[in-house]
Amino acid sequence: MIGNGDNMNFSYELKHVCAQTGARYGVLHTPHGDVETPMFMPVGTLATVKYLSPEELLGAGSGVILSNTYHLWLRPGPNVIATMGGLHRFMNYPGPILTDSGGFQVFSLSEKRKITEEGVEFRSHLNGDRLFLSPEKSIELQNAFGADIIMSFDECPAYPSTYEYMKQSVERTLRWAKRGQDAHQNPNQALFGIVQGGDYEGLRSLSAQSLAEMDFPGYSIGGTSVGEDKPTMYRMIDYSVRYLPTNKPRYLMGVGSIDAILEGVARGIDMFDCVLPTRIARHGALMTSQGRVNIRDAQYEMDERPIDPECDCETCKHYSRAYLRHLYKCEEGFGKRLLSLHNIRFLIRLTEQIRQAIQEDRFGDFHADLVRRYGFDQPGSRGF
RNA sequence: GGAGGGGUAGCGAAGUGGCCAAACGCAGAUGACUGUAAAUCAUUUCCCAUCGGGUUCGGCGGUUCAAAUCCGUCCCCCUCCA
Repeated sequence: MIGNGDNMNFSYELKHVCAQTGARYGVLHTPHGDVETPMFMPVGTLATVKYLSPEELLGAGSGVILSNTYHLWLRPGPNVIATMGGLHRFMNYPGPILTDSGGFQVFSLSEKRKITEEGVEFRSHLNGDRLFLSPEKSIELQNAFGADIIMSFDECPAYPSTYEYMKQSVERTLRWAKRGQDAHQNPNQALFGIVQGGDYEGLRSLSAQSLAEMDFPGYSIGGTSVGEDKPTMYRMIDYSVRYLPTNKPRYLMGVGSIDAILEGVARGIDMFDCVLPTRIARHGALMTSQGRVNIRDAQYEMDERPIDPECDCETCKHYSRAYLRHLYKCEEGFGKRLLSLHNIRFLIRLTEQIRQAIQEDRFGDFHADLVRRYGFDQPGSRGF
């Protein structure tokens, strides 16, 4: 069996734990290079981070980027990607790539689905085709795509779910993880197990401990950012992390708001991914050191300042809010590109600062400063 | 000069006696977006205001319990004929 915790082509090196907090600084060694953690991974569902070129992503300091098994399965299909030399060559991204298993799509975009022990039957969102995804099928697809890091096929249950439902779901997802592990054959791909269990500590610990016993090269925390409030999410993270081995990376799936990244890092999370920065950028919302900026707002009509005076991204170096607002209102693609680039760079730079702070044993102070700056501790704050 | 059509909120456009402060689209304003079915979604745009009230449908004058809707008249626009 290949793809277990001793995978020779992939490893995690824990370099330093912040003396103030449980935050970890580490390095992920992958077949496509080493990347430092904690890190933020931009999402490129369809083998493209919408509007951004790989060159721009790398310029913004990207390490790992994501793509999606379900979407690539439907288009262009595994044969095309495999024939074209795998995902890296196909999309011309030289760095590490991670693919999600498709589990999330099955549970997020198909209301009529049938879950059985074997897998999930559901409908294509494109044409209604009857589809069937199983742990083995997901691995087979991900093997064909060739990402450096791949995910177990899991169920991402709704929040809230009853304890009874969550229990049987968690147990089945564990069995699926084992099946995926058995099916996985590519030594250049690290298969992560995914912790589920909602906000039930007993189920989170069952999930995490069982996965840890299976010895994966990394562990994902799933089932978060599905409608629960922030304190609940943080509790879910606590319930999961405390049962995971310290010598393997922890990936908090689908989390990318500033406050949640900070809280995750404080709890020992190493990897984050999220569509948030790119999606809200396309919709005109920017993450800045001063707080959130909606570039469409009339107050920026003649504002010659950059989005964020503290930002070093190409957008902030060269373009005014007034121009970006103009592009946004005219629905110009160039505007979406510039705004996406800024938000991506903002989060990546945030993680650079986080890594620095951890290495200097001051992440607690760094975190507290940002909480104060953004008012995350103020009543009514939703974070962002 | 003759015949016909038309003037509705920032623009376009429904409505042709009461359920109309007036559909809908655009434009404007504000907010949202968390393992991407997302260039999407929500709210809002006559005036004052919390309920609620006050002024609107080219102008003026009528009919009616009630008019954007019916009548008279005036102004303006478009098409065709001379």
